[in-house]
Amino acid sequence: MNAFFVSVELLDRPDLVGKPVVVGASSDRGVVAAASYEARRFGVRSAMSGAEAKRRCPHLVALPPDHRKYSAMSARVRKIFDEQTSLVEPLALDEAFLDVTVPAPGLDAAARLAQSIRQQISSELGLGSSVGVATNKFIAKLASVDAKPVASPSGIQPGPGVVIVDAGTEYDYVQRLDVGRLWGVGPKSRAKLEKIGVRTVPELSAMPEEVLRAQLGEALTTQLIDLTHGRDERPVVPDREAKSIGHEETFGSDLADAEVLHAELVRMTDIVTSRIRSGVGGAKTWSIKVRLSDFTTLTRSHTWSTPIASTSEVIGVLDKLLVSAVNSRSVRLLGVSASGFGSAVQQLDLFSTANVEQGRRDDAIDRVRDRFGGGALRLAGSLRPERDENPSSKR
DNA sequence: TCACCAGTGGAGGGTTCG
DNA sequence: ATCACGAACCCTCCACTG
Repeated sequence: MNAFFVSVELLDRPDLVGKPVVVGASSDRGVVAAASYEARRFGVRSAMSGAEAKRRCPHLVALPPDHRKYSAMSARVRKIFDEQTSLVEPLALDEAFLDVTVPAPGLDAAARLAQSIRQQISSELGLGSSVGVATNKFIAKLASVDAKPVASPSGIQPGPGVVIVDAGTEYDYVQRLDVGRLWGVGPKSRAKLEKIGVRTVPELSAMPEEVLRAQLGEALTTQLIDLTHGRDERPVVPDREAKSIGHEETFGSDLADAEVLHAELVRMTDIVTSRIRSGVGGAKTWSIKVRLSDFTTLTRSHTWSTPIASTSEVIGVLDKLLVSAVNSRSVRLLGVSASGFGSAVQQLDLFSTANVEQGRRDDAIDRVRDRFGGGALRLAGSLRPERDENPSSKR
């Protein structure tokens, strides 16, 4: 999808069509989640800080994100895909791989199908989209980028909408690129490659394998060697199960008070344990993530022998990890995440009924929230001391 | 008992992607 | 000077097991 979040917002705000608009970056410390092509003409890009975006485009309109709205629209797009094939692998809310070998054998048939899907998304949902058609996921992804419109200071080029990379031409298609376009090469790896004189794919191909392994490690090197040949054997996998679930927030201002920090930990843990209980059941490994004022990022984790999801049980351990990790410094961001899923076994401890009691309490909380909504009930421990609500910022 | 080895899994840090 | 959020995956170190 092209400029997905913004495009969805513009359906409700036709007055903003043709104007430089971003979703996100509305608060002080926020960044751009999506930018309209008009905004991109000014050099505004996603992940750019709000301050920088405003500097580049002073009359920029910043809309607050509404994730629920984008999820709902994403589901409607998904439905259009599902009418064509069961082999749909979402990559994000606004992107997916479709294996259309069966309904549309051959790239020509696939391209015709791509065109008709774009047409359907445009007429039924009013959204612009771009498709790459190729014999593997990596090349298709590259082609989909080349299919998109391009914004430059002088104007907006429409873009072809569908780009086909014919079978047998994958190698040539990749060899003309800079290494940064390869999947897995971000700013860090690009800098490492630059240091050994590698900026383009042909330069990467010419480099001895051992040199690459020393710089980039085993896994990435193997992957890059495949990609530079245009090879990608990864299948399209529908319905991939999540391997971790988490929640993190950057505070409106850094938190120095231990009690306030504790309250935030309780609130966030509660969000994650609730999601875990209503979904996968339980998780063995629970982690906290802390970003200090100076941007130092720390993670601490604990693994239980069996999956758990009891809020109080999780907090008991995470709070100790948090206190020792933070060591009275001031905190910019806090996160809680869980992995190692499995159904939580109700603890039957003969010497204490505390765990059973806690299980009942979590159940009761979940039921109240099911009936009256997630905001119906908050844990007392998540109330901040003294001032209660909103010392930080938003929410 | 010691040295070494391979495999496994936890912990912590880091990178990438959209 | 400025850097969100959620998730996947990788690397390295270390302890334990056999």
